[in-house]
Amino acid sequence: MASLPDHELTIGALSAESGCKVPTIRYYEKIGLLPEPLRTGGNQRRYRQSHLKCLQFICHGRELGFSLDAIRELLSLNSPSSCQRADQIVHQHLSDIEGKIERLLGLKAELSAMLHACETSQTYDCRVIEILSDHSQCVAKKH
Amino acid sequence: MASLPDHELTIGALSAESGCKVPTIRYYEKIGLLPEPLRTGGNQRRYRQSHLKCLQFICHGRELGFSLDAIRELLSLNSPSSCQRADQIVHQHLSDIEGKIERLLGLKAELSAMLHACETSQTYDCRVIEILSDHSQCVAKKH
DNA sequence: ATAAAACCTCTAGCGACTAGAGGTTCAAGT
DNA sequence: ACTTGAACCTCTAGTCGCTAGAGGTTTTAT
Repeated sequence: MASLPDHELTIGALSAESGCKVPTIRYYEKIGLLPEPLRTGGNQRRYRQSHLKCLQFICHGRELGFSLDAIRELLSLNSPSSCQRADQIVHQHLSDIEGKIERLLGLKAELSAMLHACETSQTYDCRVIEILSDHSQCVAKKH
Repeated sequence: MASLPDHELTIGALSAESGCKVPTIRYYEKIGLLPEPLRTGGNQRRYRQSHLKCLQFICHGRELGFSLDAIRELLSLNSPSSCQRADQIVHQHLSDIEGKIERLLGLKAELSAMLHACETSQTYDCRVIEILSDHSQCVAKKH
């Protein structure tokens, strides 16, 4: 069963530990985000704990919606003096998210209004189609 | 100046009227969303008002965040009996948006907490990096 | 020894465009 | 009539973050 040294993980095991899919792990390696692991004689990847930590960092960042580029930069920040830069990246991401939330709330309001118009329509016309056809009835702003 | 029949629009004019970029108009045509216009002898597109209306419908739908597939279906709905289906598409989109809002609010909370931890840290360590490294400190859920 | 599961590489596809190359047509001014 | 330059044309490839599939090899368990 435990025929691997216990500090070594197959890609499947790394996937199970991290929750990241196997093809995604290979993808992260290919784009240089995850360091290349050692290989067996048969060319299979064998990972160490350090890879698991790195991958968890990446996955956590992705769950928080950071781009792979942002994560790449965060991974490169090691010195205490980099804290400012990390802060900046997070702030930027936060304000992007706030922007998206605002926009989505606007869309939600408009869609709700459309549905309401459709429900209360006394005619046989479809208000949804009509409203979509007529831009001037809309409060949506350009992104 | 007005050397075109006034019911005909060049692609540039259509772009200006609709707010949709020229390459995007060609793209919509290519994927069959916008009907093919007539061409001049020199192979240039000449649009009619009906194209403008169609394009405005598409653009408005996109501004509201509908997928091109959803828009394609909405465009095909012409009979009054299609109102139900239109309603369904809008409802679906609305609940997608509500889901996104919820998730983004969660991310926002977490990022704010990260920044707060970083600011109030008494040590030289970067709390942002640390928190990203340690999944267990995180409340983010899988999408 | 064999069979199944897990691994490998490589390419192509998703959505909704955008950018660029390299060439043609049109409309206005002289 | 001619020239200029803006606007047009097609085509391919790139963006982001994966995902799917083909076709083959290695590992592990029986």
